[in-house]
Amino acid sequence: MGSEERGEMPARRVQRTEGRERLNRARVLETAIRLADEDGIEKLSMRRLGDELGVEAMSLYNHVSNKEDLLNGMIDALYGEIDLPVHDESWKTALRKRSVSVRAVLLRHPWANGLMDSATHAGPSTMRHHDRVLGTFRNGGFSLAMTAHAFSALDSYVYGFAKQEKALPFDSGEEAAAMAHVMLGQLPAGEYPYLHELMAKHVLRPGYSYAEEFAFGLELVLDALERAKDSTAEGKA
Amino acid sequence: MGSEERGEMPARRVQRTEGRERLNRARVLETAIRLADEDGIEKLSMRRLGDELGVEAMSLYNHVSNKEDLLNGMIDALYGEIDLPVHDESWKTALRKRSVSVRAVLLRHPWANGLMDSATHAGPSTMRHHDRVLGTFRNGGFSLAMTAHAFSALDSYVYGFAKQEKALPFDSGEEAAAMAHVMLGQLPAGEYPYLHELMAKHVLRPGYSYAEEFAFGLELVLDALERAKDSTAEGKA
DNA sequence: ACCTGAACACCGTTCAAGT
DNA sequence: ACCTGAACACCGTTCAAGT
Repeated sequence: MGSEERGEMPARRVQRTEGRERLNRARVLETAIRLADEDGIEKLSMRRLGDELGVEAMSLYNHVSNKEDLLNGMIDALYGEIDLPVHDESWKTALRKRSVSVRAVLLRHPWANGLMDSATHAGPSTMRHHDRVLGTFRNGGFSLAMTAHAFSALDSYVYGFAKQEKALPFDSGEEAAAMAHVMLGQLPAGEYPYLHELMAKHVLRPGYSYAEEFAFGLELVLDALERAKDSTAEGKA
Repeated sequence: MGSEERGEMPARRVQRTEGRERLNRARVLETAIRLADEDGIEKLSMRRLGDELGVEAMSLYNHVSNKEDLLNGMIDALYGEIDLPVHDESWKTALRKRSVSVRAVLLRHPWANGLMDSATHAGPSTMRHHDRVLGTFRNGGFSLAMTAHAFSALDSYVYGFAKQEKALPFDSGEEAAAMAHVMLGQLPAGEYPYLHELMAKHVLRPGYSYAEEFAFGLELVLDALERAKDSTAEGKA
């Protein structure tokens, strides 16, 4: 079957898929990211991705070695979206901006954070990102050991916050407030007195937004790193 | 329906499934946790879990409403494994121990962290855990607003660290060192100078262990929270 | 009340075959 | 070089049926 298709080929080749670019890895990755953003990562299958690209699922294997490779590629592409720290600012300003950018990327692509710990093979954008962060600490006067400490502490906080933020059933906005209200009603005050207090007197305040906690913790960590750096610098000087 | 069950009951009931306990939710959850620990969460299917329990997959639906409920139940069971902060110690000591316990649980069950942000419906163990952590801050002299800050910052760090730790291709031990050596060889020093430096002069040191970074960052955050608490307390007093 | 068998609508991936 | 169709070995979940 399929041999009926042969016959005379026109001298000038017809665009095989008219009006549609040929498939390539970048197009596969960006479409996969869009699908994950729109419908959630659990709905992203090779078959759905193929459909979206006007191609059979099996064609994807020409551009991606398997689904794990697809997911790793998506993560690396997201690292490309993060603003790199710039070198003509203080380490603190540069890394504050970078951290805000990381969080913005994770808000845009909520499925990504949960995938990052299984993405063992770091791609080039990921490596470049980490290299620039390390460089920012080193050029800011951090010793090598203190750079390792600082890198770990800062990124633990930043990625951890994004994770907490996602897990929270409330955030801000009206529907969230309504939901928090319902939750409060179901919460046995006797059994969980402190949760009850937090919900009743803090979370249900008019202007409440969990998102604002990010800045507090970020400043807390950056200030603490600055102090840690200075104290060891004094010790050595 | 169900009225067919009436009739004469034998005086002594026969064990229905000989030598095997009857299925119940707790047994389903603990078996699922064990399977996830042993073979990884991606291998945990309703069918495999049924097999392990000597039952068809469909029987599980009598004890769990669907797979999401199963996963939520597993997460809540893990919260039961975490040592609660004890009230007769200082907030700092109590929360240090609790944080170490959280990390230990996440090391024992590496699949759990990635699931927590999708586990929207917190179970009773989860609620109790959070309530006790909040209570520890409150009784330690933190204002309600500062408790919210502290809770967010501390747990962002703790869960974030566990996440980073899992993502890292090296940790400690001999095979890890060998792997780091290979990675270093493949790392273009010109393109990633700071990554190269960190690997060559820090990670490949004989006694290196990323795990030790946990304590540094934990102390950093706890100390910073103590300072933040005291400075607002002064402001108010 | 709890368990099962068959079925449905999906998965990721392989392989040989097509152009 | 890239794409496809058929097939394999799986999924989660439903439903009617059994005890």
